[in-house]
Amino acid sequence: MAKLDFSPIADTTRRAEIVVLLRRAILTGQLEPRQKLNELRISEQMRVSRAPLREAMRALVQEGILISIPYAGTFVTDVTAKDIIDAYSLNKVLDEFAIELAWPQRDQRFFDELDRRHEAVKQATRALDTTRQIGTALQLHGLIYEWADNSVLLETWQRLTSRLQMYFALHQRARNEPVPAEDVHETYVALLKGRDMRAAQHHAREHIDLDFEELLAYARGLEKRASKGA
Amino acid sequence: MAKLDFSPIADTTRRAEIVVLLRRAILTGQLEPRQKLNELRISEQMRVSRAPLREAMRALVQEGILISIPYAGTFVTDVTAKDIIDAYSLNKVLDEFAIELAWPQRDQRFFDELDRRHEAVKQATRALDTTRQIGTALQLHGLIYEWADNSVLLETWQRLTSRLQMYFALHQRARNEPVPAEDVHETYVALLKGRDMRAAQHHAREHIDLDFEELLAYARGLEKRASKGA
DNA sequence: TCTTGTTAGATTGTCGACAACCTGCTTGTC
DNA sequence: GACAAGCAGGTTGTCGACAATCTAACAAGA
Repeated sequence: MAKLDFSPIADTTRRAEIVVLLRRAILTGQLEPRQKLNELRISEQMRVSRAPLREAMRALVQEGILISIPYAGTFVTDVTAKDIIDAYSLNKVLDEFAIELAWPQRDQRFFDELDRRHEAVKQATRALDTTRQIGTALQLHGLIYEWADNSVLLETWQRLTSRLQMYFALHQRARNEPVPAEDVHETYVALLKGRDMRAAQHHAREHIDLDFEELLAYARGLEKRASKGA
Repeated sequence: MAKLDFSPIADTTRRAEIVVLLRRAILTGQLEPRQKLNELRISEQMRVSRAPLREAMRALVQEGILISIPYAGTFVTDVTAKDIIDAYSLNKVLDEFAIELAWPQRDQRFFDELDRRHEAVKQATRALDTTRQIGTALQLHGLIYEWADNSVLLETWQRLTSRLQMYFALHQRARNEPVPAEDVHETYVALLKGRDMRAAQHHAREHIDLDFEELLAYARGLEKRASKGA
């Protein structure tokens, strides 16, 4: 609001930094689903004691990307085909709602930010940096949620995003080639700048459906592999 | 699914029990919004060390009912009028989606459970136990989410529920009289048993709108009081 | 009187050690 | 050889103590 507003001082607790490190490791696929997190080993690698590490893990458990089984350990949340279906179907509903809320709030800053994030996606795509491509694409997509001015909705979407990012990362690692999704974003951005809200909502649905089929096929592969392996 | 399935063994960690105790204290309004949680005092009262208490608090922070400021403390999340508006508007959207998903899944067990939970609400209402009335009403409402067979949606709703329960508890404490909401539930249950999905979805919206006005008025009172107090 | 520097107290963040618990292997018995 | 009991190793859960930080009160100076 003010002309000059300082950003909050960075959280200088070890706990907060550990959360960031762990989340990144999980979302980029460095830590794979079902993998166990050994507290002692991780705390030694990070040069911290187990207390802040455990607190960080408890937060990530609640965030849905780790699951904890008492006296057995904490594991990276497993990704099932059903999870992907569930997450995507909910995402569709939320998208429609977010666009509806954000639509009247659009202003110059919105359009500028839209272009900026779109550019970031294109840049990551050109650089063939798939991890960054995923992150930037999700950030582009998240703009409507930030503009919807509904804190609970935003929070909900951010939770969903974590999972989607996990799924995408796995997907990417499996195929090991960049997604040529630039055209789709082009249309998406254009529609968000336009005057037809219904069209934007409709496109958001279709756009999601596009990658969805691929992702789902991969997920089914995961399912099969898991039932064979276990 | 199976004819006989054992419920999981209770989590015998102190941490899990602390989470339950704290959550209940917050959702029933024993701990008021903005109130600070003194770790040392609480851990002494519960006869546990600070470690499991802190881990429990970290989970509740992620659950959205506590907020943590490094080196300052952990506080009960504040309730603003905007929060209530946001939560309710999202709840409407989710309700519509949940009914759509749950509709074809309805079976005898669904109807039985529906009656059982409805009965629980009526009983709490007769007993003038407002706290229990809130809890049972939310559980009745949650049935469609449990039957929707979408884990992410269910999880999302449970997060929302925590907040709604907080709001309701505050509301109740302020007016200090039971809600005569039985009639509304009667219609709701009947529609969920019927054949017209659209009607059920529509009623869910209206039903929510009913209490909403009251709650919002109270929230505005809170706002005013806060700006004066601070 | 207002501002600035200092200090004491209380609270949160972190650490290292111990207790509780699970898992897999070994041992002994049938 | 099969099976149960018990032991050993490793991991998680919990504890008490120490370090880092914040708050508020107080003192000194302009």
